[in-house]
Amino acid sequence: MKEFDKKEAIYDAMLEMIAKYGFHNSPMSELAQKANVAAGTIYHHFKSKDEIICALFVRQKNKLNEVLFKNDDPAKSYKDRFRSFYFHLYEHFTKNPKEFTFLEQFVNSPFIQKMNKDDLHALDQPVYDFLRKAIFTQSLRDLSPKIMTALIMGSTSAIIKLSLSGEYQFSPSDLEAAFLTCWDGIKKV
Amino acid sequence: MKEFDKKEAIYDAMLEMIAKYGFHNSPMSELAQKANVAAGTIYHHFKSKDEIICALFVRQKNKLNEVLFKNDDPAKSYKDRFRSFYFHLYEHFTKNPKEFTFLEQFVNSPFIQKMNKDDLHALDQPVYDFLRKAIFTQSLRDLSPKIMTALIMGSTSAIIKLSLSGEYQFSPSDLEAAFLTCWDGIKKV
Amino acid sequence: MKEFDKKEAIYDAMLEMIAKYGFHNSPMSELAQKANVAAGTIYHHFKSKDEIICALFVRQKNKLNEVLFKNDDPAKSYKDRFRSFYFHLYEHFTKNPKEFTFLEQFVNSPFIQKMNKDDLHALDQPVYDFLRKAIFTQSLRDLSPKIMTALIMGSTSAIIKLSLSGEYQFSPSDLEAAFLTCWDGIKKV
Amino acid sequence: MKEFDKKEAIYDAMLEMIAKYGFHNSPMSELAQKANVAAGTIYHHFKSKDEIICALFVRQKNKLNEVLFKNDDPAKSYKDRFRSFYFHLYEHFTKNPKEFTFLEQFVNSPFIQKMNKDDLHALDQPVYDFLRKAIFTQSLRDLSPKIMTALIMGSTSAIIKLSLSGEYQFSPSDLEAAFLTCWDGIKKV
DNA sequence: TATGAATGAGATTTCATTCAT
DNA sequence: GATGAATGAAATCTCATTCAT
Repeated sequence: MKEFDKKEAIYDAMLEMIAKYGFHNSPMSELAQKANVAAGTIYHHFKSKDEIICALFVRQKNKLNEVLFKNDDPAKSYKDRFRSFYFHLYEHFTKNPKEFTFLEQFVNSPFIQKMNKDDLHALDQPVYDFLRKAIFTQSLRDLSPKIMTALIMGSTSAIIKLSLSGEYQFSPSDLEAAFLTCWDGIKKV
Repeated sequence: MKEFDKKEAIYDAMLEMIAKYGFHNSPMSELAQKANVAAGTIYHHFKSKDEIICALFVRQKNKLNEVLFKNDDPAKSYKDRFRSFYFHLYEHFTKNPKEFTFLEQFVNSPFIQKMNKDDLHALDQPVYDFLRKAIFTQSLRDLSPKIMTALIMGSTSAIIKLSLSGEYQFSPSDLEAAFLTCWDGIKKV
Repeated sequence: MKEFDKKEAIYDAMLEMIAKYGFHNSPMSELAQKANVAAGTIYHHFKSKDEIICALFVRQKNKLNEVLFKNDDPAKSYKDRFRSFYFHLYEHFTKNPKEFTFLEQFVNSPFIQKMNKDDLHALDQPVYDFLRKAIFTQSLRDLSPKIMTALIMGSTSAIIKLSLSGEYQFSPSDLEAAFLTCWDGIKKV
Repeated sequence: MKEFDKKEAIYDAMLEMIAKYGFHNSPMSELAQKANVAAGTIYHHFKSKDEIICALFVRQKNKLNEVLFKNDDPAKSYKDRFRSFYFHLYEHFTKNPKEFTFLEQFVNSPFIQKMNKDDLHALDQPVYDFLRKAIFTQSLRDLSPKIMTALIMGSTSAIIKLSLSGEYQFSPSDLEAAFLTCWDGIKKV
């Protein structure tokens, strides 16, 4: 097995455990078992448990950016492009709840403060750029891209969280309504 | 010191620790020190660490409802009343960041799943009720109150998080713009 | 069992282990067993393994000073007093080889550099003072007390080490000769 | 790189690490790094970590004997020859503190007991022989060569240790006085 | 009720050594 | 012989919880 595979196995196992059990209750011994490696091997690839968790966050954020922009078509209207992001995000995370749960746990924990500010910013750059252009071309309300990102991602995450919790079953028309509520708020009037 | 005071001291100490260091890295021994009680005393008031954390969540949610509805005036328009909620929330949490950070950490962690569904629902009831009435009276878009709560609280939380992170300094007009973005999305057209 | 007893039990167990097996090969788990306490109890009294070792050194140095000056009689000549020290030291350490072996291991290891310089100096103060007075009264050669302490303690330790190693069996006259060799070197001519 | 070079590189790296950090805190992985060899390579040349340490001791003792007797001139008086040894030793070790620190650590640790008695004796033979002849020719006090070696090496080591610790700055006259103190003790009266 | 020393299971991490390449 | 990723036993240390006072 190549180094690449082991690191990936460690990432996958950690993602699953943290999503299920949280940072605590995710001991390294079980991580080793789930990743099918020896405990010591983990420390050959990472300096500490915290380092794994932070590196995993970066990995997942990059994966997320790939997902978001996979089928983006700059020829389309901003509304259509945004709509595509919205539904992609929803679909991806409802199909991969572990990724969502991990990311939300991470950004709401003290871990996020251990991250380098510039690195964090770079991970959000693709989204910022998209929104900046949309604002510049008068497609979106004149608002700081940071605030707009917060508003959009905040409400979208809440929708996904509600869906994953099982508290509410989203029909396609529910989702469309949620999307429009968001869009009507941010669009240029 | 009365029993009441000790419980409160324990709650306050736990809130501060978890906000700063997370659920892990908040050992009971330090909790005892910060709350100025003996380790054993904590176990006279609570069965376990988990119980403290869950009870603390309930305490903070109730406090939050009090804050939200403190100055609500049903005679006013729904827009004004909602505006008041929005600004109250922002002010309260930017002045009490520990409370916000704790709540966000809790609801995004596996702890939330240990809570009784009905209890959870009851804690959100005041907000649901307000929104349900607003929808019924055609002040707000026709959307499930659950979805609407998610959209509103999600975007509001994101704004507060952005502000607390220090990444963006909100001016009064920024906050007004954020409020309007939210309102324009949810209002009945 | 009182706190005092547990700390002492830990010290005694550590002394024995290190003397026999060295700093490495003296695991905390065995220390707990030998001291008849739980592993966690050790950390109730000490911050770390290193702290125990350093505190143990201080304890042993103080014990040693007590031994050295126990029967000192300032009315006697410096030669007689020094002779008494020499034989006391030899007897004490040949009867308590663990104490000797621990001290020698410690002062020759990197641990000694972790100690505070002033604390170290204070532990040697009684011996310095004795020698300073002896030099001042022209009983001993005019030499810095630090150098003289080094010369005396170095040769004495070497004699004890030789004796403990079993490589050489000291007769009373051997010891007397060793003492005189030392004395003839340091006395004022 | 020849096998010879690798072994030497391993020895040098181990010497430095142990002098700085002690036997514990000198892991094989770092040894490999410092010696610029792979971890596995070390095990082609040595059976175990302990074997390296013991072999290193033998290497350093032999080096030391070379240094001691490098410029010995049997035509000179025993006092002059001994004086030469004394100053050579001091100079060599103050210039190569790692060698001194390693040797002192080794002989004061349980490692010394793992060594073969005869091998150990052989390493000290040159010094024993010199002293035996000096005693036989009535240049030195009539004392067992073992005791005399202990007295001399013990006090000399203590002087070097004091100098290396930085606690005392030796002037040439300090060193001369220390030498004379030793010589006056051992010389035949 | 209150205390805080004591517990011991279990957490994270280290490290000497092996072995497939 | 040389490599260095992998191993897993064992090391240090943590911490929720208990219990004698």
